[in-house]
Amino acid sequence: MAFDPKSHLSDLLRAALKSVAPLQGDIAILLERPKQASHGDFAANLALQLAKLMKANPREIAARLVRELPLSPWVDAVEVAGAGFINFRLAAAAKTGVVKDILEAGTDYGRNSLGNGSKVQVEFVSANPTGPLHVGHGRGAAYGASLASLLAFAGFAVSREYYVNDAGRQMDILALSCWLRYLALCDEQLPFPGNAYQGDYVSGMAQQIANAHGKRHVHPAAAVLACVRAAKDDADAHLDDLIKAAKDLLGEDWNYFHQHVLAEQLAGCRADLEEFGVHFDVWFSERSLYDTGMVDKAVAALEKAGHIYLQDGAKWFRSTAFGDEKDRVVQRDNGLFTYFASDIAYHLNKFERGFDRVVDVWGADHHGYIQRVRGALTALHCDESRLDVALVQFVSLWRGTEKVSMSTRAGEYVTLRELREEVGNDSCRFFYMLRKPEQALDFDLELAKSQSNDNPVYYVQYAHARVSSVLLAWGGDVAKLAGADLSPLEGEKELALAARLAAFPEVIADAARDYAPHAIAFYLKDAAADFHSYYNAERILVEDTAQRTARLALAAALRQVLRNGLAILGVTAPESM
RNA sequence: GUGCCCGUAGCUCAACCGGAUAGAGCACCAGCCUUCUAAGCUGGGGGUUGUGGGUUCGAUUCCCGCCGGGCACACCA
Repeated sequence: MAFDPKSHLSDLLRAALKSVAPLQGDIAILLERPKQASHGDFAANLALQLAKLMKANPREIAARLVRELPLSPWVDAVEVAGAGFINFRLAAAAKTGVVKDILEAGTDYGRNSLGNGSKVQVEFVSANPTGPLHVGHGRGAAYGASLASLLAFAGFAVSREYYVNDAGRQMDILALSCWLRYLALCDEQLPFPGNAYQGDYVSGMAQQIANAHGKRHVHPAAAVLACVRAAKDDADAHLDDLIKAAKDLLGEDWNYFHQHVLAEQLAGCRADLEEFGVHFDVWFSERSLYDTGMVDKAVAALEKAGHIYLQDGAKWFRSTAFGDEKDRVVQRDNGLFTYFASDIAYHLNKFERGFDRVVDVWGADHHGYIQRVRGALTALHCDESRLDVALVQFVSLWRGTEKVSMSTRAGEYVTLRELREEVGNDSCRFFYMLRKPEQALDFDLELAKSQSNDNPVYYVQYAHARVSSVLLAWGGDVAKLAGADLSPLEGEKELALAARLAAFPEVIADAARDYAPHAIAFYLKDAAADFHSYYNAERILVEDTAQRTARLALAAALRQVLRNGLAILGVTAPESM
């Protein structure tokens, strides 16, 4: 980077500080971009911070600092304002230099080395492969993917991972649901449990199997129900009995059903996500944790360390010793491990893989789970502070003023695919990023479907298309604009736009630090607004060659920043609209 | 009942890890296209930041109490 105004001002203040308050040399110098233009280009609250330490009037300290400030050709004016702020006005050249930086850096502009190449894993979505992804998963997908891209842009070596829950009872229930639908298709009628998977896709899979295998897997309803407890007495026991009956009657063919529904649903999830622009480096199977003995190993390690006790036939992890509100079962009295047990093994495995930082993106309903996972990691001598859990709040769907009730089990929900087909990928990705993750999201289908201007993705994309159109009309070599003389840029709107572009790296750094990709979406809206305003006030393709070239360079720089930001959000940057 | 998240303009949301006169969009009102894309721009009205205290030179931000909404409190995943 050629010249960084912020660090330059910081140097000037540091020098002044040395003579005004030599004892406070280690104080952090903070420079912020004021919201209000009348407050200059940068403001320092240094004097306010010193006031407390030195027990002196902040305005007086500010005045002394200003007096001791070294002269700089980059600074037009310095003034003391308000309670004791020091406001800087930069020379135009100090503000426009960023245009050259942007055009030279290209797709790398805004990239930083915050992560310093350290390894970070982002695990997200990880939905049970028991049915199509819905709009809630979509939010986790959009957030996780953007966060991962953001962290990569901030210098982390990022690995994107999806944890596949392919081992539990839910998969058994899905396989059973499919088989029961299959029996119905083969005219073997028996009641379908209310707590089995209801969705049409289950019947779809059953139909496939019926087409391929005919009646090979049919058993009489009476045989199925022979040893099954009634649903009205205990719905869960009823389901478990049905699963057992299915396993007994089908034998090897049970595995076929199980594998078929898993493969089918997982393929569906992958396709949905790929088409949504969400890619994973690793698909990690929960089942593999069992197959390789990692769950046994993890529980044994806890046991060896004295954190396990037996009660009522089950093995309990003493998580209360690590701040949890109650102890948790890791192995049931029937010998089966709980989901928690495999999750301990999974997290242990993550740490063993050598990540410097592990990020779990979870739905907000899992918040109670955090404490016990951290506890288990600590118990296994892992540094739990390297684990970050990003909780994403719920999405509720509305059709106008009417709330859409969703139930995964009942199979009544709007899928991510339906949403994408109605609204479009770009709008979906951007819309999801318009809210910070800890904020519940009301997704209005009517609004999203209406393709109205309410959706700011068009606003940002339109700015990109406008610049592209101007550059096309100009017809010159965009690559050569990096060498443009920028001194003709002196208009208020031009300098405001340049200042906005200069802030992009800071936006990236802050967003990465806070795991807050939504900040990029808001920034892009602001940058697009600055450009639209400029575009309407001034003509870019003017007669004067020097002025024209400088303005084209500025526009091209904006386009580059929009591209870089949109790329992180997984949104396309169209040349024309 | 306990824990976590959230209460900001009529609506949907921001606010740079304590800063200056709390900002956008939508909606409403008044203007701007024979000129590089009007999916755009310009101007206007709109606020006791849920509420009551506390810390501070300074609070939407931090702490405590209330009120309201969401979520979670399994030998389910």
